[in-house]
Amino acid sequence: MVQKYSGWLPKIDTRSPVPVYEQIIEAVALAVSAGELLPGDPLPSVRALASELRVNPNTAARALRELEVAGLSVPVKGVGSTVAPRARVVAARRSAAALERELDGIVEVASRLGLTLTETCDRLMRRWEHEDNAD
Amino acid sequence: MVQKYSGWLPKIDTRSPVPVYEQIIEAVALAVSAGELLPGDPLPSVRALASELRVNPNTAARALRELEVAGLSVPVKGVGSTVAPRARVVAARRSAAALERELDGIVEVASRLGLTLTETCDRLMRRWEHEDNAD
Amino acid sequence: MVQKYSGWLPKIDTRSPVPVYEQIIEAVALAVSAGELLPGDPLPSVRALASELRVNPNTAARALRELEVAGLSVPVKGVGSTVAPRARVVAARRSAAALERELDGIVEVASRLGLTLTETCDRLMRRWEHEDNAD
Amino acid sequence: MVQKYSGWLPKIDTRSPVPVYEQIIEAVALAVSAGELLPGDPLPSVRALASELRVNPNTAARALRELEVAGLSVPVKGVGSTVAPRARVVAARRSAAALERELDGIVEVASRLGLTLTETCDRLMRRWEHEDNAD
DNA sequence: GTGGTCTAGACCACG
DNA sequence: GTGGTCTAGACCACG
Repeated sequence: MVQKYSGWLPKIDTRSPVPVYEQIIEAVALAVSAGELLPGDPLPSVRALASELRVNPNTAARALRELEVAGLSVPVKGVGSTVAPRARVVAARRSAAALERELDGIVEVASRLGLTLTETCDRLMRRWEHEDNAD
Repeated sequence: MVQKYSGWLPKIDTRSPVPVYEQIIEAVALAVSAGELLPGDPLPSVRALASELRVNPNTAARALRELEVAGLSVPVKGVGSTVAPRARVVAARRSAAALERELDGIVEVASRLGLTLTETCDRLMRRWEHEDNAD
Repeated sequence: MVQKYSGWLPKIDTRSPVPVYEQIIEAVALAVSAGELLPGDPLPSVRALASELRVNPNTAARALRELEVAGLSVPVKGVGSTVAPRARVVAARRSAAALERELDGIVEVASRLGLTLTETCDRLMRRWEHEDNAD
Repeated sequence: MVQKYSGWLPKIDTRSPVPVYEQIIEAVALAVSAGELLPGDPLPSVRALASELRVNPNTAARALRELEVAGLSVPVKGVGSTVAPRARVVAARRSAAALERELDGIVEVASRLGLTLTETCDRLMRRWEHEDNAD
């Protein structure tokens, strides 16, 4: 099988305002939260990550470096990075924060659009089911 | 009344990754969607906008220029900009798109965190009420 | 008859990069060249010009002022402006210059588009006839 | 070779009423129409463009930004801009529109000057040959 | 290295 | 008064 990590690797959106390396970090955090990546699991090398995501090696390197800084990965000599033992905690904290931000954003937009809470939940529900079917 | 436009003018967050001029555009779009700005209403001049928001005139100018490109304003020679006739349509499209993006984001994060739809709506509700109290 | 000067007065294009007052001057020059305006003919007053063209009085005033500077009009005490005696010569010179500029522009665009002289004349011909029918 | 892009880079006329950044855009469009620039070709970076044209980097940046908006270029993160795949279509549309405008202008001026089509084509021919000799 | 944003301020044309 | 363009230069994020 060629696409070793395809399960949790993100589809990079180069045109997004969100930097590529952050997209990668976010993907790792979410994969950890979802239990798809477990503490001790190996992360792809710079080269592997760069080639799989079709991304500049500098970007892959930065993503891996910041994963370490964030406490999501630990370097293993001569091997590469692995998912850190405390990764679940870190990821949970990040994900919770991300969820808060999303919720804030939705409240902001929805209320200014004059949507009620019920209507907004309704929209959310439809989107939710749409996603489920897409999977 | 001194602060003519204070109703819909945004609080600029210089530290946000979102460029100032985009924050202004977004604020106009939302004000139009909310009916706070009506087609034909005058927009502040470059200088007025710059001084009210404590922003460089160039930045204000760019915001106004891009509002025009976006179809939210029309320039009147020697007078300034006014809210475009089709502004409501444009703003609605923008807001709807923004809402979709928010919903997508929340579905993504929530589902990967293992939250159910009910739990997510619950969180949304709490956040919603929190905002209401904050106002 | 309400539209006193409608024969030679231009349709102002506020959105054109060409300033309004220059559009007016150009229109006068062309009207003189075409013999529609003769030396001694009265020109509209600032107010009349402004109201007929739906233009800022300042703009109308400037147009009339520059017409005088250009030698196309002469002021008559207590009456207003009239077409200058030497207006035909001045207008001819302006029109000849304008024609040169137009020709230059067309040669530039056409040649870079790879059009031959014959093709360009052909296009010109079709446009010419189109205009004739439109009149 | 030092002046990599000299083939299609315009001579900037600072005294022209046409903004510098538009002169640059026009030059790119014409170069694309002429086949001197092909889809995928790299465009000079902001700094390169600025230094070659002796123009402020901000101005060069604006030109490149608007090229993107116009659909003539596509940005590549961290690399620069390249000629857009659909650039030929966009440029052709622009050039055709420009030619129409030129033709309209010439018909307007010439006919009001009382020139016949034949005379006008004659003038065009002479101008054309004059340009050819100038090259 | 790359582009993006922003400030500061001059200058000019137009109305 | 209005906006538009441009220069000069800083700063920052990204690759």
